[in-house]
Amino acid sequence: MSTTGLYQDQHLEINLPQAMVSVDEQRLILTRKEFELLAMLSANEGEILPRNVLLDRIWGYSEEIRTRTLDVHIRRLRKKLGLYGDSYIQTIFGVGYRFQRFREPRALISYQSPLFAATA
Amino acid sequence: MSTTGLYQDQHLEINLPQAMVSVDEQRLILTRKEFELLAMLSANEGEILPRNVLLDRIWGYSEEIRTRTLDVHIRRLRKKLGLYGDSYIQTIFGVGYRFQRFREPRALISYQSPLFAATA
DNA sequence: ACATAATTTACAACCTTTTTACAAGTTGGA
DNA sequence: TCCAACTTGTAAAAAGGTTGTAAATTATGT
Repeated sequence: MSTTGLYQDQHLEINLPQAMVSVDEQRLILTRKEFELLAMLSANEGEILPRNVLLDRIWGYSEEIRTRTLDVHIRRLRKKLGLYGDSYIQTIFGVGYRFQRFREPRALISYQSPLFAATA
Repeated sequence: MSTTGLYQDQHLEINLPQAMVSVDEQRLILTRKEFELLAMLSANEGEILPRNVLLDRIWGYSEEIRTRTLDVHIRRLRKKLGLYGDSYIQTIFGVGYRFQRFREPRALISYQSPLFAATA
């Protein structure tokens, strides 16, 4: 996300100042928390945001508080992002989450080793 | 809305200097408060106007005042805007309202997976 | 395999908006 | 002035949306 508060790629468009998000030209209705979460993640595109940082900044929770609230909100956000939810919001196990720019899925290349080629 | 105080799209026309509003070529009779509300919203097309801002600017109410007056006026305005009322004036839950340019409703695309096509 | 972490579902509490109805206030004309 | 029509604000009920948590399930790393 740039300093203008805009993010755009092939599928997703985020306009922070106008609080508008769309996926494939389709407007998304996000709740405040969902929006804040996406805003914070996307504003730090590519960076890992630790759970405690997110819980602190968005919820004002201190480290001690044990909750699954963040996870549930991540889930709701991913769901609203539809097909691409999982690819935009990546889980860093044991650490937190990271927003990632859309990457065209790679075509899988089947490589058949000649050494193991079926002998018909 | 431009600096000329004019707004126009496929269905709605707002002329602030002349205090004229029409929907589908049909003149609309708005009360003063309704007009002020529409004027303020449309002048800030695309921007979220928080409740407290609207209540302050249009009613001179301070933050402390708890009232449903704004909501009721929004309702009356939407109603007069007819079919498009809801699409022009968007509710931002817990925040305020936003005027949005008319958007052609998306045609839904029915996609029948070949995998599940009925076999006649 | 184990312990730990994340995902997912469902639900209840809470809060906000919508809607209806009414009464008070205002305006303009007879 | 008085009336009728219109405007406006408020109350209250209904409807709707948001959020956090619990609990079961699934995934991950060692």
